[in-house]
Amino acid sequence: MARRPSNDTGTRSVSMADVARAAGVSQQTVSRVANGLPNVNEQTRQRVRAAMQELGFRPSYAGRSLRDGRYHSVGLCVNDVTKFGNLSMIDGIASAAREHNCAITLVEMSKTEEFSLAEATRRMAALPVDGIIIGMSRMAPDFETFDPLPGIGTVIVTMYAHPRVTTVDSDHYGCSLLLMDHLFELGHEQIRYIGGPSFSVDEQFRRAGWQDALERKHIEPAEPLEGDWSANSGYEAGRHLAEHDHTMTAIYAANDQMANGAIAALRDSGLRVPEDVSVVGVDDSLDDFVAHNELTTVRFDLHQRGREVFEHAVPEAGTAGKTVAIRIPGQLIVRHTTAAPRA
Amino acid sequence: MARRPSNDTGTRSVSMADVARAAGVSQQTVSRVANGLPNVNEQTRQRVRAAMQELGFRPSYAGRSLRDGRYHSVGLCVNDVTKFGNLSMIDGIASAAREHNCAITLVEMSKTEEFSLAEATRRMAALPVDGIIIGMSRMAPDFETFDPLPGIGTVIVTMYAHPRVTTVDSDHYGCSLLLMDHLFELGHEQIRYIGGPSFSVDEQFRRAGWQDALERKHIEPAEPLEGDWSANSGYEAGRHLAEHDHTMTAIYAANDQMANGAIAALRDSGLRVPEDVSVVGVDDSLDDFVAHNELTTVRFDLHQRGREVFEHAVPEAGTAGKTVAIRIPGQLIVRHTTAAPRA
DNA sequence: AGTGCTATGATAGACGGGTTCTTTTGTCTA
DNA sequence: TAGACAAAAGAACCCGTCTATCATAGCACT
Repeated sequence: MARRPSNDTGTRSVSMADVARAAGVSQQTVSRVANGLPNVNEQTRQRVRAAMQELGFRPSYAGRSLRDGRYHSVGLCVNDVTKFGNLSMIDGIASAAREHNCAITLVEMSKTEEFSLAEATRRMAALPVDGIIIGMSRMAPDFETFDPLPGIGTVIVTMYAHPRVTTVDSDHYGCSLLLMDHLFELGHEQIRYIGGPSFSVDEQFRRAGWQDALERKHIEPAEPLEGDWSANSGYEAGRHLAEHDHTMTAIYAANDQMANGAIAALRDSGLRVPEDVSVVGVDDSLDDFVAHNELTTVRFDLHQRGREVFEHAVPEAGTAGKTVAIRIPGQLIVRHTTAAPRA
Repeated sequence: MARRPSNDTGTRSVSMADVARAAGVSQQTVSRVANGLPNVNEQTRQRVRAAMQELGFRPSYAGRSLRDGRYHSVGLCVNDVTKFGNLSMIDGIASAAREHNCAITLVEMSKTEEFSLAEATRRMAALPVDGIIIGMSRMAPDFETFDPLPGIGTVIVTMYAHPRVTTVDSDHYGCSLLLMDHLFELGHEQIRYIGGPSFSVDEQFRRAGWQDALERKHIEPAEPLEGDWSANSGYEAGRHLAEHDHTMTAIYAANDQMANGAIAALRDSGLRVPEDVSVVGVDDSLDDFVAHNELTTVRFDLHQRGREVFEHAVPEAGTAGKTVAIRIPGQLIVRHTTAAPRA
């Protein structure tokens, strides 16, 4: 079989040599025109351009990458695109990437199966990427033992620090302290916690922050409740608390959706927010979905996180890769679901 | 300056030749081992594998792509990752891509600036993609005149049909008919419309569906209201309608967020939903954010759309690219915000 | 005529993986 | 011991872009 240049569609992409032949010039000259180099006669330039147009020439990404060893794309591996945390990660990184004239190569791992860093890295490394970013929203089984591939920048988005890999995340521990301090200042002490699923890394840190804040004030934390981030799960938890805990004065829900559900549950139980119970959430994610959003919450600067992630995954020459752990603080947004407790 | 093999970090990736040298064999033998081909002595195989391990060999994406003319990635261009429509598009396509063992190369265009198909195509074509997908959430100025690049599959995600490009979308016109029929069957005739921003393609079709449905029944459509997809804008519109229109019996909001806002506004105005006014939305997007979501709406099968988009952008051999326009119907979800109007 | 400049061509090589063709090595048999 | 045959390994080359030489032709200005 004749060597039909590889591409199994049968159509081969137009190369510089093709253009050169069509324009009756050397490949060298085509290169000069393509790259806007000087020393080309205006007439010749026109002729070459016309040939390019005619044939639909576009430089081969593979050839160029092979040549200069860069892909101008950064790999991003997440388990589920639609989760708020992942989405906001993609958004932040996309905008940082755009600033660097870079694309994102997105790989979605199975939404359900377990997820090893080695596996994720292996898949990403087979793609055209100048750096690897892995969103670790749940603890990977091989986190401790994981070694990044040599020769390619790797960043894990997670709160856990790693001795050999740079990790970046919003400060999911600190946000709890911000909220708890706010509640303490108002005079609250009996602060219940509605968390996300316990396998979630974000959950683990938000919860730890809540617990530590209480213990630092020598308050015994009451049993935390576990939701699944959804408003309905927040509702269930809120309902349960309204019925069984008559000493609580505040609820800290680990995200805004659950907080929103909890508020609905409290009101359905005849409790007023914030007069009877204060409620806080995290993420500042309700605005599009809820009219007159009044929830006190913490907002993260997701674009800053995106930039940090990107720039550590694809370091500029000089920013040689020292392993660091970056935690980007959130900002307390006080609205109207928090007030001083009943006297 | 010595030609430090291009990669300006100074580290060059490990090639087959490096492995071959280390293992004391030829590069071809390394290739044979790498690709699991026969005719390699077991001992040699071991030795080569050891060398690969040692040096951290991974095959070069560029080299391989150059050779076989495929990238195993599909390009996706959107203007704003976070918008519900785009997000659900990414999600659907990501899962289709995964089934084909393919990655997504994501490019985010400016969120604000105008957006031409030619420009989007030009940028995507410079990337490692086997197909190009462009999300056109607002009409591109060059839609009519646009010619797809020859030699690469191109799909535009939009409701508009195009003579030379395959377009795929959820049926944003048909969803209106579903909802209107539902309302008609309940006995509604005075159905107000709260739309998204008028530049949005989805908005244009959802609104056209509303209008056509009314006109088909010889009902004069009352002035549509324009929101910005957010719950707050739905609230404003709902407030306005509650105060100024005492004949309406139903509101069709062009997405769930605005519907949710409108419901809040109606209730704040002393109207009951659905007893006094029925409300419907589109997207079925509230579940995570609102407890006990009761909104009657239309749900789209976004994964099916993703599959269609993907498979037309990267056609299997044989599915040669005939230009088609695919509209995927939504499904009516009747919950509890719709009822027969007051007698 | 000589100098210096611009425009272009011819040729080659680097980048890394993979295929094809050829050669070497080793084993078994007549 | 020679011949047959298969396994193992090597040599060469292609994919497309870009750069680096070097050569050559043409033109202008002294």
